[in-house]
Amino acid sequence: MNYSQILKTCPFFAGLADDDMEALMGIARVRESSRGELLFSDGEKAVGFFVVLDGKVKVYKLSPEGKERILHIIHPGGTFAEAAIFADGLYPAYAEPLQSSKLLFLPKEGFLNLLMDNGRISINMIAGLSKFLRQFANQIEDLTFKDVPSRLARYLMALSEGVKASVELPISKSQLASNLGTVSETLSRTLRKLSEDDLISVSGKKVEILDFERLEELAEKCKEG
Amino acid sequence: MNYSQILKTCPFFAGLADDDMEALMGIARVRESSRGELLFSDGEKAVGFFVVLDGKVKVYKLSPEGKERILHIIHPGGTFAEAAIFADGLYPAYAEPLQSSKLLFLPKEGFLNLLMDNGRISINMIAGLSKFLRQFANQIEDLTFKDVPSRLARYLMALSEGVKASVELPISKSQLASNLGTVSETLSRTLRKLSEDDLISVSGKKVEILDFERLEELAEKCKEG
DNA sequence: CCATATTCTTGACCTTAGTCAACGCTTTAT
DNA sequence: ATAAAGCGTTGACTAAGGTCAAGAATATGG
Repeated sequence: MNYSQILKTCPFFAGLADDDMEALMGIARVRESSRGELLFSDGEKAVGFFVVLDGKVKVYKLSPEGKERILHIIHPGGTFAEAAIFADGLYPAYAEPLQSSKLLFLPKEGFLNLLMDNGRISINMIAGLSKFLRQFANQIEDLTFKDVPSRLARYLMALSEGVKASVELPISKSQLASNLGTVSETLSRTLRKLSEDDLISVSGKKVEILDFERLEELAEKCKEG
Repeated sequence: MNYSQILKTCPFFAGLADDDMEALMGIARVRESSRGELLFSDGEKAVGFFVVLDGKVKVYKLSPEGKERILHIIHPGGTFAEAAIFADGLYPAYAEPLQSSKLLFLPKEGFLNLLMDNGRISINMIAGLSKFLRQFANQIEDLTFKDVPSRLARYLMALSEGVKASVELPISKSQLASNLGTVSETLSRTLRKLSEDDLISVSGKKVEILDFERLEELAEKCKEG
């Protein structure tokens, strides 16, 4: 069972020397978790963070009424809750797998010690957090500047990497809605509108991009633009 | 010229040993900049990051129509663009002082070298980024879960630190509006509404908090809650 | 101290998108 | 097979808040 292979593909551990990797694996624990099993709760004391080896995990907040807002969906190679072990020492949200997943757990204690004398790991961590920060800034920008069709268009463009004409939604439509900061009804209507305008065609989770040009345009466009 | 004093108050560099601080100051350059002078632009190559020693700097994005969205206002002790030197190496937004400001510039090269062999500095930086991340996550939460009155209430509560009955807005109302993710007209109306409800009383930049209880309540409240 | 520019306020209007409710479709369990 | 549960779609309604336009207040500079 050589997880190092998987880890090498993960930006968090990229560029680490073999012995650093050894040290990391020394403190890590593998954990299997199944769909819907709560990994941690908002406000809980943070005892470590996770790397997704296999599966998918959603990180979300709950409004007092119990409505959920997905902050992030983590795919294999991604990390989550790494910020929690520094900030105030509490998990900032809820986390649960969307399907049976294999996770790597890195305990806070050991990891901090490792950081102290390994600049490479530190810098990688800093880089990872920076990217995150960037992404959040974009999300905030989106929420204030762009309307739902733009956000959806942007999402689809990202998913297609600007080339693939046919993409498969990696998550359910209600989850996507939550991720885009809207609700499933609005997403449904928006998908239909884009279809009627011949920008895309939808069938189940499969989305065909018919007009890159105009979809790109829509993604860039701002409210009242 | 002992800027270390100011830096010690800044979360980013808090808890550094004196010699670490020396090392940092060794690579830093002081820079004075006046109101409206562009420090860097969205998409420009990042050559380093900044600490505000004195004054105020706004970090903002422009929509294609030229409308500005303030992502952050940095006060003395705060840092900005630190994420840029890791992520893609490009500045992610525009930055310009709101008034004549004294800045500390930390060049990318030297700073990264420093991080490489000083775990203490690294960990502090990581903690700083984590806090930021937390704050952004909260902002996203706010934008999706809370309406304008709640966001304003929350802002005022934070400003008053839960005790001071009278606070002075540190920025103009249009800037505050942008910061809260709305426009000046709506902010104006909201301030008036809260005044009419005897929650606060406003006169210029001075805001009197009349009813902590209900303001707190409003801050916690969610859309349709 | 007046003139010009900014910022703030207010009113009227309109669009976006969220809520509620109902129903069809698919999947899983008994 | 049928019930039950979950997801997706659609329609009708509503409200929050953005836009436009105009005027008041405040600040800035010659």
